[in-house]
Amino acid sequence: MNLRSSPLLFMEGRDQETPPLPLPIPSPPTNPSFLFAQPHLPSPNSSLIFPNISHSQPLVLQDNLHDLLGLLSAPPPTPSGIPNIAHDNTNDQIMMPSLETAPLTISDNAVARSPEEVAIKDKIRRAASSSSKNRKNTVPKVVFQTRSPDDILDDGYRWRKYGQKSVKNSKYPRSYYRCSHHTCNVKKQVQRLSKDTSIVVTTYEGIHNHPCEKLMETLSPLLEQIQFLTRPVLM
DNA sequence: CGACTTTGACCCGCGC
DNA sequence: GCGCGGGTCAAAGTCG
Repeated sequence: MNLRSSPLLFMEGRDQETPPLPLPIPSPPTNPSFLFAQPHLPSPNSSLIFPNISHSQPLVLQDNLHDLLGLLSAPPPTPSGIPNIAHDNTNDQIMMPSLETAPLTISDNAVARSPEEVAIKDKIRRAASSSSKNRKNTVPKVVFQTRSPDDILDDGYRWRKYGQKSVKNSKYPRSYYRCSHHTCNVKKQVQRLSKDTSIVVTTYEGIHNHPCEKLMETLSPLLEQIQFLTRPVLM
């Protein structure tokens, strides 16, 4: 397992007047279960993808994803439901917690590996271009890839699908989701790479303005138990 | 019955 | 101006 590689992550809409991504985390977590405890992470059979996919060993999530101790030792969930990502404003880089950083820089010189990646890079470029023209109308975006047999990754939030489109040069459609929470306007796009069908590209747009329901569901009984155990005992 | 998915239609920005 | 491609809408269908 190569924890020193950085996952393939892109960030859009940086340096805007919109709320920034939740950052930074105070100190690098040392507990290896941190990664597994993120409420957004997919099923135990999934893995994060590192930039050099062909050479890096994917980080396969393990059964301790749902390890309650890991959950409790993890930092609080991010408002966006996406990983706690440290963002280096000076170098336009984002970093994944728990991974020592060799952060991936968005570069025009980067060699795209597939039509989807070309499209993603193009999209980022256009978003960056338009955001410089109209800085108030952009929202933070994070694109990341996950190796998973499932298209729908359980990130702890509830999503409603509102569209699906076939994408040029891709045999897999792109699905569009909105957060089901009535006051929340976060969207995500999910698309499987045609070049490597085991990879799912997920794009989050916006920041959740409500807690992660699944995490709260998980924690509520525990908190009740803690309250019960710590109640004053009458002798 | 409410929440969600499916899917064709529509809208809009962009390149030519 | 036109066509293309991506994103969204909304009605109908499905599911628990």
